[in-house]
Amino acid sequence: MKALIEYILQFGNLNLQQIDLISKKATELNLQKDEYFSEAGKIAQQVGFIVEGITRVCYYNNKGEEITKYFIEENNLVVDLESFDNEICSSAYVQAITDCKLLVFSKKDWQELLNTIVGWDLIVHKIISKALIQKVARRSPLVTEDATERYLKFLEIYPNVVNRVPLSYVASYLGITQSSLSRIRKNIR
Amino acid sequence: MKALIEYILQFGNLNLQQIDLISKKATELNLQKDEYFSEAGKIAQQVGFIVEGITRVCYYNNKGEEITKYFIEENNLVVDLESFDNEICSSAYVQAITDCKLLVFSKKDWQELLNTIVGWDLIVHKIISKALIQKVARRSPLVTEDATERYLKFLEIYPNVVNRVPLSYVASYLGITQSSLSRIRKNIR
DNA sequence: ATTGCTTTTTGCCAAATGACAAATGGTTTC
DNA sequence: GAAACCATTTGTCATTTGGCAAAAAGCAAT
Repeated sequence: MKALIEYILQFGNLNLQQIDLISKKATELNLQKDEYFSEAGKIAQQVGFIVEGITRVCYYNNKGEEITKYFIEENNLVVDLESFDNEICSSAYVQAITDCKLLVFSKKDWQELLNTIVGWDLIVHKIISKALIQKVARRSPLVTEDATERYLKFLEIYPNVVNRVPLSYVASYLGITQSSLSRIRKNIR
Repeated sequence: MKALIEYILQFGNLNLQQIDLISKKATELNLQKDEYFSEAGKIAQQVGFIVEGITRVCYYNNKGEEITKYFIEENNLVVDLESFDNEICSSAYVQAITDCKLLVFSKKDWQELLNTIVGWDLIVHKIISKALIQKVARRSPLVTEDATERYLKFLEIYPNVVNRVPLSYVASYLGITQSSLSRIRKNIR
């Protein structure tokens, strides 16, 4: 819980009462490896904060291939934003790729916090904006680089991910085949 | 000006007085083809709304190649967000790639609007969030597709751009060489 | 240690893309 | 119209990557 509070306070100030209110709404959720936090075809119902573990967002393209859109590590919010905000069916899965410990807020509680805590909406907006800008910044450069450089960038961006997730997820994140990634690894050594 | 107002009102309601206030702050700016709206190494000082024309955001990678990050068409806001918000030097150029007519707000006026109009910050946040989500949605799929499919996706996303900008910009947006793009075009016909 | 299962690596060949240079086409200027 | 200047297309060859299948390595259960 401490990690969540610290994370939030980076984006704005709250008094003790407000922090207490937020803490009370959070419930712990444990996900085992491969379990879903939210699923395609359903409407996202909760906001989570990853205390421990790694998740990924993935979807299936028109050839049925599974594509990893990005990874989400410890101390980050995880929420299928479009689905949650607009109450539309999601097109992506959010999946635990290691055992995970999360703190989650139900949609109802989240709304209540927004209505109760003055300035909470601004903090949330800041958090979301930062995450989105980060996503763009991480994803854009990948398009124009060759596979080896994409892998090197991946290592920079996610230094703590590579040894904890299957090679196939990394390959689909980079848009290359498993074999290619394997070869790239060999060449880099 | 009408287009700007309509655009804004998609994201929230404003009364006539507020709309008038916004209108008064906007000044017209004409950019010729190839002129910059904002530049790398400088701090973005204005928010713009494209009335006519197409702009692009581009940067130079570590090999000195010019990379087009994305295109911005008519009826969209154009602002180097990170630079403008955080007052840090930008790493990218925003360039007119056709003659452009913009409505611009100086940083000072923009701040004043935020302080004066209740609810304006929420509207701005919504606009920004939507634009960022769109950027992620457009950029992500490009990584995992081959060059032909990336080009087809580009045509879907920017149906009005392809005939108005140089092939080289499109190629650098797609992360391929000009020759490859030329060949892809030939094959598609 | 053996077995069965999954993940990763490798080999082989085909297809896609890059690099570079030359040819073509279009536009502007005189 | 000719010349100069671009942007685009095409040709050739080298390199990268994909597709597929087999081999090797890692891991868990017995």
